[in-house]
Amino acid sequence: MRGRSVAARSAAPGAQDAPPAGACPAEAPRRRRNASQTRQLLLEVASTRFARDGYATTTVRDIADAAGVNVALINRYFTSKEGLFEACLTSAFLALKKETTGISRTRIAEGIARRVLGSASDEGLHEAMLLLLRSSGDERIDGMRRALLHSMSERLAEAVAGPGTSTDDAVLLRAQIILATTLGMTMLRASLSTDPLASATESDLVGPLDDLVRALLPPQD
Amino acid sequence: MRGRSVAARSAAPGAQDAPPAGACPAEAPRRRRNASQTRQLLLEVASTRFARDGYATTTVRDIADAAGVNVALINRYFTSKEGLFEACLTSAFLALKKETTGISRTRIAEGIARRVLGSASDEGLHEAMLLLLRSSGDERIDGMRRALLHSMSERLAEAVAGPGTSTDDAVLLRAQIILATTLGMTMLRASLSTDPLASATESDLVGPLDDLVRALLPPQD
DNA sequence: CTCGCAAGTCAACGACTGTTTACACTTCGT
DNA sequence: ACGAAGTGTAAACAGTCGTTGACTTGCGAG
Repeated sequence: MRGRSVAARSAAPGAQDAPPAGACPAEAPRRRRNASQTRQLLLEVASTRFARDGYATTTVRDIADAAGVNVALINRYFTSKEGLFEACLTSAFLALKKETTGISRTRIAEGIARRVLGSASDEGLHEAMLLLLRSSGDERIDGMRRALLHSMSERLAEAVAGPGTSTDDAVLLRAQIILATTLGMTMLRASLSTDPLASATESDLVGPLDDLVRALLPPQD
Repeated sequence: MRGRSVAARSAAPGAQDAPPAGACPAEAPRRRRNASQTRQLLLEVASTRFARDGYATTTVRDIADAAGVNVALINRYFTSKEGLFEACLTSAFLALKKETTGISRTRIAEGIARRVLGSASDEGLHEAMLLLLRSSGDERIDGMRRALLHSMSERLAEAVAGPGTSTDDAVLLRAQIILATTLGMTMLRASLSTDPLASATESDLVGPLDDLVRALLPPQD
């Protein structure tokens, strides 16, 4: 489970330092020592852990071990644990922002379902949603989360009301309720795995979700 | 803020051990040393902290200091930090169960609004909702949370479908989506305080919420 | 009044946290 | 090929965590 190409490096540090066969030079695209590559690996592993277990519960040693590198690299590349978390959040922001640009009215429910389910191709989006709910206690980082949530609800409102129209607070509130539903379902599935929500498929969800979106944000006439 | 009669005991330990005036014997109903009273105080303070900051972030010393007692009492009365958390969860369960018995179809939206807002008289319910979302990492405790969530969604479904009728998974799923909305809104208000949701009043919420409930769980004919 | 026991405090423990310093290895420009 | 810069490791730091045992204090029965 949890796949990815995380394996790599593997094994215990200190044992078998010399590969048995010729180091297969052309086949492995990854050099043994590559800063940006290691940084990216750390970022992915940390995002998964932070999303699953929360900020306080996750330890830097957990992350480093899961990535197969030394703990000190976290401070080297991200200054601190908080810096690492902020980097995770930033990358989650980018993923979510890219996904929420130009959403069409008719596919909102489907989009929510995919986020909630974390199905196949959109594993990252699901993780990003979870990350939004995790607080590090740092006020500045919480500001970022607040800002993204607000911008997401604005996009949602605009997707219904039309691009140019002014989005008054009443409409925005309803959009935020939809957002709250998305977050709530994500939590319920992820950390509680409450049935039947936990075992629902995408086709199970789009029906109810479409009713919900239609009721809260009726299409403009 | 946060009121309650928590003050008491107050001050720094070690200073001013004798009250200046005559100890007002009849006025203060609380004896200075009372186990069950201290236990209850600890429980209330801990619930507030756990709900607001989560399990891992909250330290036993924080709780003890806020209650004005020594840290060791937590282990004396609740065995461990996890024991204290479990006790908080249990009392939250009772409060929520009592509140969700015999809910009438027409007042669901209103009930949700009150839980989300944590308005005045129902401060405890709001806290209980937050507690449901906090994980201690302990598997048995997570089982309790799962069980309560499930029973709450069943009550919700029954409130609409009628007491005797069988609640199939499709209806239960929709009830859980409503529950997810409640939890999501609670989170959004509590930890992110996203406007306009954060500054919404009860009358702002009941409209949209009633639309939502009606759309997801249409009244039985 | 006095003495026993419950209620509460104190100080310390071992474990674990994030972080840093000093060191070893690989890679690449010249 | 050689040395400097870059990449990764190991060990230890200081601080905080939850927990524990011995101690002190105050209430209430006799």
